[in-house]
Amino acid sequence: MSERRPRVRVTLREVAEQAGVSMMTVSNVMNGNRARVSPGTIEKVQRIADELGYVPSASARSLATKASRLVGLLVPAADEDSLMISPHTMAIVGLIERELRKYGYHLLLRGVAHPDEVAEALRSWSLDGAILLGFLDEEVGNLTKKTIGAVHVVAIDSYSANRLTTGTRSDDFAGARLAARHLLDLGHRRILFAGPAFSGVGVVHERFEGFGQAFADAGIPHPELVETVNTTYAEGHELGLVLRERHDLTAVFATADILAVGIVHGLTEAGVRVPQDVSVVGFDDLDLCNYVTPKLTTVAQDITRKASTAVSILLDSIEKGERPKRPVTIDVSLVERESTAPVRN
Amino acid sequence: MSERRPRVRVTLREVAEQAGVSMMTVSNVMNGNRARVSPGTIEKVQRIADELGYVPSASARSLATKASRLVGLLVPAADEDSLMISPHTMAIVGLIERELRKYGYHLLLRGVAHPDEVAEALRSWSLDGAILLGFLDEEVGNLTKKTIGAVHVVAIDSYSANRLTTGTRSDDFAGARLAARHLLDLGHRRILFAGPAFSGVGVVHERFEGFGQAFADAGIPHPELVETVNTTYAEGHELGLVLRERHDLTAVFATADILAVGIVHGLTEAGVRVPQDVSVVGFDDLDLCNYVTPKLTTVAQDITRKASTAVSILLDSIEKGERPKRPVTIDVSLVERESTAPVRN
DNA sequence: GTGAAAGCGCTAACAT
DNA sequence: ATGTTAGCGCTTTCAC
Repeated sequence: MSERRPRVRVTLREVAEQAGVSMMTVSNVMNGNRARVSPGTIEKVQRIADELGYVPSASARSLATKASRLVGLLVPAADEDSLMISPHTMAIVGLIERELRKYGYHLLLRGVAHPDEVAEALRSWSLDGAILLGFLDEEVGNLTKKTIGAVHVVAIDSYSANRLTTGTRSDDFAGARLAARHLLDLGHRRILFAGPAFSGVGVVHERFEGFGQAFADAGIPHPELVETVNTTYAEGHELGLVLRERHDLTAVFATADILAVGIVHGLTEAGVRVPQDVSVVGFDDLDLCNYVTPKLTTVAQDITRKASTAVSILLDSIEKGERPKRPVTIDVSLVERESTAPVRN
Repeated sequence: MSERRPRVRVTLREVAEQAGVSMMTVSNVMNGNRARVSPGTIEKVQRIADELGYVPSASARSLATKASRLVGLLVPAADEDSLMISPHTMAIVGLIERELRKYGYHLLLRGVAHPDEVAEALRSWSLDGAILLGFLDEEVGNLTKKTIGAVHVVAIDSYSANRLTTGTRSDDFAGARLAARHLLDLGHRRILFAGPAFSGVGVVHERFEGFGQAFADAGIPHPELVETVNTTYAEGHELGLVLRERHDLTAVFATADILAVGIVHGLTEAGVRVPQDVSVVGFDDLDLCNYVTPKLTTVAQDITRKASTAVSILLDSIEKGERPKRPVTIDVSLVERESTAPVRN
């Protein structure tokens, strides 16, 4: 008379029937509500569940509880490109996954081609929360209560004033200031700022301001040496090739290591020696810095910290409804390697 | 008398009520079952849904249909580490996400610390499918119908005979053979194979066999020059430092670019010139190869192809129940750069 | 072309 | 300590 149980999926009901208890009891056991069930029953239910290979259905649970233990990681992505163009972004993705897993959350990784997709991505899976990585401040700023609904959101590297997305970022201002001061201390005066186009708010803007601040600190007039380039090796390389023809300079601060490495190589190919003729400082402290020649002096971001802090802000927000009023700034430091040297007389 | 609708979530029912039609009609409209609904109704329902900001609940749908349009990407991860240690792995993750999104699937990224977690990870979210990336052949081989249930699985870079996980991999044998032949053609004879420990099956084993094959092809006795090192820059560097003391060799084939770069640097620091004294060939063709000095000669894997093929195998399996009997092998090619040169007399 | 009923697997809120 | 009753939001029959 024993019913042939379906091979498809073991349900709570089946476990309950086999164990001769109610579904609720099994549910309580599975969820560790050990206070509500007698030790004997716990053991029995546990055993039967294991035997049957019971795995709870996340969708059913999520439908019933309106929570999912799912966090979305949203990354901008042109439709054609793979997402995560930068090594820096890639590294953070991995760190976030680990951190979330530690707390029993799962990660939904999602490339977002059009800003409108954010709302859909956020709500369709009833995400408990989401982390925005690498979006423009403007895009982050445009997020409203309406679009994100009940989802808790944290933005990484955003300077948007949006209260809904308060998150973490490195101290970009201090980092650039450190870099420029280092160069200034070495006697450099004609220093180029190389980075992507920027507006009045955002990571690059901060770095630009910090860069200028170092000059002000030293009471030195700020040379208006700026080159706008995308953050890629290729564009850096191209720039490096013509840099000496275009400007009379002795040092370069690039807003990213990749860019800096490209510049160094361009310079080298053009017959300009680094650091003897021109010093170069990057930003990020990718592994890459140690692999190139000369090893790159750079501003180190503590991405492990940045990622784990972002996650803990998010989880506090989800679980306790608390969140910092202001974004959390992660300290940076200068790592001196071989691409900088005193200016030549 | 108009009911205040909850701010929490717009449901199908609400849209139906507002539109004065049944839930089913709305459902049909939302799912593009346009044949079953009159044009006028379609337009009306669509408009109201947009106004209300309706977003379907993925959990509810998934619960009802037993499908989720969710694919898991499983990557091994020691509990302490971030996952995705290698740049190669990181790049593939991004490519897979893009490919899945193109077909309307979502990606659940999951680090797996203990093999047992695979089953749980696979089934709890009623994943339609999963991609295994970077697991040992042994772990892949151990997967049974019981543990993976109804989930379609594809393994990348696996040489396991497991029919349940048939996937894609680069032609590791041919790649190593290409590398060795290149070195042989340059006149090298004492060539070291540097890579991680391996058993009788798997990526590294294939590369080792391909390496040996090139010697056989040329009718040259195979020198038993092997060093076992983990695939990291640090271990490569360490090895490079002592290589010349330990072996009388003129060339090295490393099973990964990262490793090769470390070796080159170790060699250089020890006063051995690359490629004048020793030639080095890597494997993967990471961007990194172009950033180091000398630029690294290597075997290029077509990871874009590897990723997109893996996805299309998976989706065919999910949607049509068809899958290749044998793993799909992706062609590789040799990229000659600056780290190899003719052997010196 | 459209609707009503039933149920996917689970849990919250009450019973007992 | 354990069971019962109602849904969560959607889709799948099967009617009309």
